[in-house]
Formats: sequence, C-alpha cells, structure tokens
Amino acid sequence: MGWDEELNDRKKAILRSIVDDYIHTAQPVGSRTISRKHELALSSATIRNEMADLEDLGYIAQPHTSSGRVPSDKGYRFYVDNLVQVQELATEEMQHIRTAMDERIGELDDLVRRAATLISAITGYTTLAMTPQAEEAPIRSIQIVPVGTQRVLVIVVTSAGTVNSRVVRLDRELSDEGIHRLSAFLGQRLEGKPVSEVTIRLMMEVEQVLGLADGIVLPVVEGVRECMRRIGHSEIMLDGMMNLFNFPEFNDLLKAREIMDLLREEDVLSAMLHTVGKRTNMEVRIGSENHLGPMRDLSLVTAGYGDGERHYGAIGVIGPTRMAYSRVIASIDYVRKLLDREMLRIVRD
Amino acid sequence: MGWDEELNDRKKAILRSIVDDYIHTAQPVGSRTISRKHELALSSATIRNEMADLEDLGYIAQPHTSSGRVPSDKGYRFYVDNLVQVQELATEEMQHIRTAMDERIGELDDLVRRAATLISAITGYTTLAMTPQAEEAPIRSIQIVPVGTQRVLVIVVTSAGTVNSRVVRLDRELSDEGIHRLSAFLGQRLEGKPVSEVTIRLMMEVEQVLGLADGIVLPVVEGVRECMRRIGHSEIMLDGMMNLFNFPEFNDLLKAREIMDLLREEDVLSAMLHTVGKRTNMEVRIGSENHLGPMRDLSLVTAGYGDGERHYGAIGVIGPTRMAYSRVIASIDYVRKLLDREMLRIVRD
DNA sequence: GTTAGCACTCGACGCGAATGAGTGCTAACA
DNA sequence: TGTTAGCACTCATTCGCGTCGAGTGCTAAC
Repeated sequence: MGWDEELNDRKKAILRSIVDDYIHTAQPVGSRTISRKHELALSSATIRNEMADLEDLGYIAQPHTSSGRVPSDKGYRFYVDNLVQVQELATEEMQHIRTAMDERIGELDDLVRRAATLISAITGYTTLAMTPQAEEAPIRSIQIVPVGTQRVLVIVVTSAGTVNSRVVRLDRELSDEGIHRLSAFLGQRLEGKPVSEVTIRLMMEVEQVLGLADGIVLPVVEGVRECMRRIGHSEIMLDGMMNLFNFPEFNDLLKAREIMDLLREEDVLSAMLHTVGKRTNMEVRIGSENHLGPMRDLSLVTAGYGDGERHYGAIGVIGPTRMAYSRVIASIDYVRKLLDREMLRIVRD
Repeated sequence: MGWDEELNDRKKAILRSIVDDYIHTAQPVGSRTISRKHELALSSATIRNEMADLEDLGYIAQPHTSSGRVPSDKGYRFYVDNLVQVQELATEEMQHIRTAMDERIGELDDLVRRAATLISAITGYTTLAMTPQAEEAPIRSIQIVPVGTQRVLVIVVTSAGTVNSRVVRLDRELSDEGIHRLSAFLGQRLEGKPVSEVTIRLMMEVEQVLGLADGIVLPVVEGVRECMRRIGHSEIMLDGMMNLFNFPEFNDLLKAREIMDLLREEDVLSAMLHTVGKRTNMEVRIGSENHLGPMRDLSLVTAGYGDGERHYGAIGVIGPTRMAYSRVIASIDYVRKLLDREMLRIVRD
C-alpha cells in the first residue's frame, strides 16, 4: 500500500457515491448520475477523470466499454472498511425485535431460529444460523419420562443450557420401576461427562450392565445417542432463502440454481460459519473472498454469539455483493446483542 | 357423455401416446413422432386425422396453429382415470423406503416428515404433508419436568399419540414440591379433556386457583397452551420445493415466483390438503381443477393417512400437470401404507 | 485543476428474412 | 370406407442488421 494506493477525500466521496448508488439501483452508475446529485459540486467530466483513476486502482470496473462503473470486490472492501457509516435501526424496528426475542423461549435452538427469522425479515436477505454447539459441555441430566405404555421421552440437558428430547418407541412395556432404574443408571453413568465423550462404546456398556430386557434398553440408548448427536453437531438453518430472488442479479435461472444448490449443502454452510472462529466480532466476506465459485457475487456478513465467555455459534447474512452493508451490520449487531443476553440468562440457570 | 364423447381404442392409444410422450419431453408432440414409434402401425396422416378429432373433443390442444399437440386438463383427466397403468415401485426402492420408515421414530410429526422427504426424493417433485391433527383427541397426560433450576420442560401427550413438549423459562426458582403440585393440578384439571376445549378461560382458572407465585404459573400455562396450539393446528410442511425448478415449465422466473409465493402460504396449502376430506383414498386434481390461478399448470395428488378408523392428516405431491402420474401414485400409495401401519402402532400404544 | 464539447463504443431494441416442424386438405389407393 | 402420400400453408424461432442512447475518453479552452 504505497502512497499511490491512497485515495484522497474526493475519490473516497466518489467511490462512496458509486457504491451507495449501485447498492440500490443495481445499475452501473455513470459520471453524470453522480454529478447530478449536487453533494459534491463537480462536473461529470471531472468525475469521469476520477473514475478512470479509481478504475486503474481497481476499486471499480466497467462491465463493458462505455457503460457506467460497478464497484469491484476491492471497492466494496474499501467501502466496508472505511466508508460505510452504520446507523442504528429505527426505534420501532428495535422495539419489534426486542418484543419478538423477549417471548419466553426456553430452548436455545428456538431462540436462534427466532433470531434468524428476525434478521432475514428486517434485512430482506437470506439468513443462516448455527445452533449452539455444545460438544464439550458436560451432561447435566438425563431423564426418561413415560408417554404411553410403550413410549418414553428421553431428555438430555447439558450444563450449557441445551435441552434435547426425543420420543422413543419401545418394543415392550416398561414398568415405572424399570423406567426409574434405567433413568437412574443412565444418569449416574453419564452425567458430568462431556457430550463428545459419550461414545458408542460407553453406551454399549450401559446396555450390557443393565439387566433390562432388550427391546427396551436398545431403543432408549439409541434415543440418547440421537439426542447427543443433535447436541454435538450444530444444526445450520436457513431463513428467507427465497429473498434472494428479489434481486435482479439472480434473474438468471442458472445462477439462482447454482446458489440454491450450494445453500442446501449443510457442510458448505457449516464451513462458512465455522471460519468465524472463536471471535465474536463481525466479519464481512465479499464476493471472491469467500473462495467459492458460486459465491463470487455474494457477500456474507457473520457474527458469533455466546455468553460473553464462550463462543457458541454464529449467525450470518447472505446477499448480493451490493448488499446494504450498513443496514445488515446494524441488524446483526442488534439481534446478536439480544441473543447474547438471552443466552447468558439461560446458561446462568 | 353421449356416444360421440366415447373414444375408440385407437384414439385412446393415441391419447396415451401423446400424454406419455409429453410427460417426459415437455414438447408438443406431433403426428410424425407418434407414427415413428411403431407401436400402432399408422401413418402420420392417419394420426393427424385422429388428433384433429381428439382436439375437437377437447382432450388435446395446440399451443398455436401448426405446432404439435399438448394434452389438455381433460386429456390428463381421461388419462389418469382410464389409461394410466400404475406399476409397482422397484424392489430396491421399496426396500429403501421401508428401512427409512422403520427407524424407531416415536413422534408422529417426525414420521410424517420422514414420509414427505422420502416421497419427494423418489418422485422428484414437491411433497407437502399435513402433520396429524389431534384437535379432538383427549389429553392423556401433562407432565412438568425440571431442566435446570429456572427452566422446566412441559410435556403434553394426547391419546391420539401426539407428543409435544416445550422448554419454558421461569422467572423464579421452583421447588420440586412446587413442580409436583403444579403438575398434579394441571393433570387433574386437564387430562381427559379434548385439546380443542382447553380454552384460555380454563387456563386462566388454573392460574387463579393455584397459589403458586406468579412468574411461574404464567410461563408454564403459556407453555401448555403453546403445546396445545401446536397439537391442534396441524402443521403443513413442504419438502423438495426446489425440485420444481427442474422442470422447463418453471424456467419463467415470474411463474416460478408465483408458485413459490403460493406454496409459502400455510393456509393455502392447508386448504388444498383439507379438501381431501375424510376419505383416505387417492385423489388427483389436475391443473384448473384446483381452482387456483397459479395452480393452473400444476397437479396435486393427495392421499389421507390414518389408523384405519380415523383420518389424521394427508400427504400430497405437487408437480407440473404433465407429472409422471403412474410413478407418483405408486409412491404415495406405498409410503402411505407404511405410514398407516406405523400410525396404528403408535396409536395403539 | 476544472469543464465544455465531441467523436466513439457498445448493449438494448425492433424489424424482417430464412428456417423448419407440424398441420389441414385433397386426391389416390386398397 | 378407411388409409396414405403429397402439397400448400402457418407460425414460433433464430439470426443478421440498423437504430438509439447512455456513457465514455480525449482534447482544448477556461
């Protein structure tokens, strides 16, 4: 970054104008367009000169000779890092989010799901969210509650606040005493152990030691393991995927397909959110910075959430590179704050 | 239906040819195409004559003068009622479905969800499914299980086998004894009553009578009501919506949007599935028979499921009118049978 | 350093000719 | 009387071509 890379104030102002304009028209922006809005009192010719410079420096590009300019990834990057001014959400928007998050949601997954829905509703983009991953959290309690004569509900609670339950069908009836015994044994054997350590081997052992008829223990053990699996492997959810269709850049059916196919692969999404790492600060990845072919025209804004100490998961917004960064950042930031707060409440319990 | 509406065997054969062909090419089919596949050894001219007749009778239509013919809704209707030959699924397909449905799924909703996923995977269309609606089912038990000091899991079980649970956050700690008391009271007051009768009033009453500190009863009551709500109002779920994009008839972005917007309205879907009524037999609604603008080019094949006596819900497949009816019908029928069987098992419990 | 003016570029749009798949009709044939 | 070959006709699709206009780069004047 030599002195030649430096942008003077006028160039910055022009770049900002271009990005702002392009963000909401999706049309290449020409010199006249900018000179018309009298913010910076310059003729189109002058702006043209500056734009030529900006193009040389790689901040903007021309889709074809003699069309307006379009921000390049580098342009967006500069915009996000230096030019964007994040303004707070409107009070009524904040109000709306707050009341929606304040409903007594006791389950972490539901809470995160709610957060994702809110974000995609406010921003109009697609939101993806990673449910809390409590792989290392110790198991706090395991309970078995009868529902009907041949079915039981298996409940696993971790000390990270995660609750997961599952109805299991047994092959045979189970007495209250049997349930009690099974429940107690499982508790004694597993409570305190981190979820990740509940291996198949351990579960097998449980199965062997207990004298209960098969066709009961097996299903229950399977149920517990399924709960563990769900707790350990964080689920990725998408909300508002259809929002992408609102943007002209996806009018191309093929491109749209490509994106949708990408977003349906859990592991890809997971990878995208995981790289957020343990930091909880906001991260913006623009277009090619995502290192994924189909993401070339998409940006991803992510933020981690947690209880202040530990990082639990992350939420993110996907939209065209020309997304309204200011608004997206503000929205994520606000929702994340509330999410952290609720998280803390639940975990503290 | 006079004698003039009657189709002779040759016309039927030709109609079948047209429909079959159109179903898998999506191109208007011309007389030569049909005469080329030597099934019925006729010249294209003869076929043209017959096609002219079929068109007069309204079974096929020309998108424009001098293009091939396309089946009309009436044509599909005749095809479905008289010509389609439903063949069983391949053994390995049946095997696959069976193993997938045989996993010990204890919760009705999960079971139905699984069924939907299977169907859309096999057929390549979009599946929608209504989870069992147990509005009239009496409540079998209500249980409250502590998870953490300030959170409880509320569990509602109906005698129709539905289990619904929800984690609730309390404002204050609740002793084991308190939990016991609350649980017992709720049970005594609500068990045996049909879900639909658990009105707000009744819940209020529960709240008043119990002497427990507020900030505890209120959340729990809300939790119970939420469970009731979920049990009473059957949820509609969609699987494989993206499959629709595989068909050339939805290459038009606008049409695709229209459909997607339609399919996102729960009440529309609900209405579509509800009209299946109490019959459990298969029903096919073709194009305009759906009485919904955007469904003009879509067909819906539905079937109810239940425990043999009572009708619980329905599953259905949505696809272009030129859908592979034979395969769809076979798939739904098979999956439905397994669903009924599992249903019976669970309910009998 | 800024601006007016001008020639130039190139995508978008509309028009008309060529193409070809498929038809309806007529006349010949079995 | 039913079937078929032949032929004129129709019409969606495709492609080339000229026009239009937004926007540029460059030059010369301020």
